[in-house]
Amino acid sequence: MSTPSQSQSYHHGELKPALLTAAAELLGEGGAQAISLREVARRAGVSHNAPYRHFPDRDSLLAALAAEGFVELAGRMAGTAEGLAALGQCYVHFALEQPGRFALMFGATLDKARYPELQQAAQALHQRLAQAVHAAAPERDPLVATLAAWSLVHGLAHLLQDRQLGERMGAGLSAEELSARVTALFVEGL
Amino acid sequence: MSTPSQSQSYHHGELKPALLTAAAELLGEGGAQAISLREVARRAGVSHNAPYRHFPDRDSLLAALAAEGFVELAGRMAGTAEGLAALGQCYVHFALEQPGRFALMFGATLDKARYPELQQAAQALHQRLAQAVHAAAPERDPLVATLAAWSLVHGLAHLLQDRQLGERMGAGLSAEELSARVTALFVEGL
DNA sequence: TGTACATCAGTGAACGCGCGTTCACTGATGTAC
DNA sequence: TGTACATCAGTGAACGCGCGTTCACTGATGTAC
Repeated sequence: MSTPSQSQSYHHGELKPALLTAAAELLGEGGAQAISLREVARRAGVSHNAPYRHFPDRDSLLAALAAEGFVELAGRMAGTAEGLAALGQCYVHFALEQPGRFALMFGATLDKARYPELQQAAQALHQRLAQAVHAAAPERDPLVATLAAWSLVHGLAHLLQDRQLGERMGAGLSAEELSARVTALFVEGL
Repeated sequence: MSTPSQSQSYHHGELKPALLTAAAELLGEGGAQAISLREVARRAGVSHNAPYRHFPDRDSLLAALAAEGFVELAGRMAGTAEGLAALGQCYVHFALEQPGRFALMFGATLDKARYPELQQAAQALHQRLAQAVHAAAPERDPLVATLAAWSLVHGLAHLLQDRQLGERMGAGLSAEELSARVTALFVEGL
């Protein structure tokens, strides 16, 4: 398959990214719970002990996955057209595309104080959102308005993830349509 | 402590509620993950095998805990004054008071198809919310408006649970004040 | 260009752990006669 | 009121499992001279 010179080598060469890829796979399949260092090692084709050369423990691997997620989402949101609707779409889309990662990023599993990169990444998200909110409603208290906007898209993402709720409340509309309509309603008010 | 006649008896007598209480304790301490049948049995002062007389497996116990939560929350919301603000407060308050249970209720852990009581309870919540939304904004599409309102309070609850985000965005306001202001902003529009 | 040696990235065996679940059991309870 | 018996709600030992982590190791790599 890949470079044959590497496949014969004792050293993997690209193990760290390979571990992250395998872990992301597991995250997609069964959430953070499904990630064990042993299974990650197995999927990377390496002894169960090798990951310890790259991550001091399991939580560090999870934190790295979460950080990746924040970077990815922040990147997408940075590249999105101005306007709350587009940002909301982007946020919801990410959450539905990678529910396990989304849960890991915002879940209580990780002690964020131990991984400052996570805080910083979340902060970047916050600022992007605050900027868009301020542009849309400059006369509003920015903190409250941003919190409201974030709550809206965050909750929407969550509820749409729950298939039961999604189906009952969705009325046959796609996630895109729903988030567009919900965002619009938020901007106009009830 | 309690009835001495029972403490001497071979039969516990009140084991099922005692198991639920112990499990709820664990849920509060470390989330659903922290709940093991063995620890629950330990706390109820009973052999690790006794729970199987009352719950066929671990998931059934979790489902019972979630159902309790839905009943509790629906009950509170039914007894709350009309008005979206009050309902939102109630919802957020519950989530902050019992974060583990809230996560269990809305998390992906449980296969809700297996436990129809959960669906029904969630439905009851939906209807209560829909009714309040309709009263506040009768001319709006009820599905979209309800989804928006639910998203708002659900997301708010989630974000406030995350201490990092809570502190950064809270600006020193209490959860009550924040949810009041966020709800008000939602009603008025951006 | 060659060699010695430090360092790095893997291996494989072993540890102790707690778990869910099953099994065969026993003491307590309730009910039919 | 008493007795036989079914049923229920516990017990305790045992199963097999996968896990995180530690240990002593070895092969590969890179660097100083």
